[in-house]
Amino acid sequence: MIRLRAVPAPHFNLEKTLCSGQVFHWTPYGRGFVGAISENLVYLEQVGASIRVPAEHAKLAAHYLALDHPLPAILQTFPDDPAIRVALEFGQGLRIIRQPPWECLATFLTSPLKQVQQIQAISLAIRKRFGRRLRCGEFEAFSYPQPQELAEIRLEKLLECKLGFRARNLLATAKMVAAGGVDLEALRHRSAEEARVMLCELPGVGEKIANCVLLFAYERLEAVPIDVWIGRVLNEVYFTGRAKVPLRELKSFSANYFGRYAGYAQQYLFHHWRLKYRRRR
DNA sequence: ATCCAGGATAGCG
DNA sequence: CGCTATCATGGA
Repeated sequence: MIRLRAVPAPHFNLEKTLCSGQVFHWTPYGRGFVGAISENLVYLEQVGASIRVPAEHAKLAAHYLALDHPLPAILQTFPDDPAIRVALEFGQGLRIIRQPPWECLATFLTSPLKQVQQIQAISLAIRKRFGRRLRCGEFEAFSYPQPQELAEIRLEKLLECKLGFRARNLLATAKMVAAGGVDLEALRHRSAEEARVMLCELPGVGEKIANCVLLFAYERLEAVPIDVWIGRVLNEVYFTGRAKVPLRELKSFSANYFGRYAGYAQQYLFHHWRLKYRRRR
């Protein structure tokens, strides 16, 4: 039986934070979610303006969920326009969390040309099949396999998790990281630009995935991953009527227009557009 | 059935 | 350079 402790969480929405396409393994359970933070089994539920979390992991969870981000101050730096206003209203309490770099990188390596729902299925399959089983009372979750562990897996076994052509990249990157080719912890102390270049040396990592990892794991809140949805928002809202805006123009616009926390603004736009316009096209 | 999905990359002109 | 075809799989 886990003893839950209430932790103050103002300006926070657990469901929006865990289900907005930045992290993919949290599973609805009871009134909350079960998952893992690194190798720790964690259950989370929201009650009003606080979250309930296993007492021994309260500090870990608060850091993971970025409850210390000054969210109102961050939101105030966004430009004031109709698209941002409606996205902020829609995504109230959404925070960009601090994921462990390896599992964030590995998960986004399985993301190209996949829907959020499928990325989630792949992530859970890899955890269940190759990760460590974490159990406490009624709660159960699986940790993400470490680079060394993943590097040992045969390609055919990995393919059973329905990765398709992404499996080769995940395996190759796991081997490089396991061999010390890129020190993911050391990237914390590099500039965003340097870290991006180093991440892009990994097989299967281009600028978009590198930006996802910078934003969702390394707290580089200015990094803007431009995927199909953000491309749509930018085209339809900020470049209305213009056909085929070059990607480099979208990038420079995002870096200049959305401000110091452009990555945060991007996530609100992403979440709003994906959910609101998914079914109508 | 046809098109699309939190893209990256080799190969082309 | 920039542009294009292609990659594996399941959802809409």
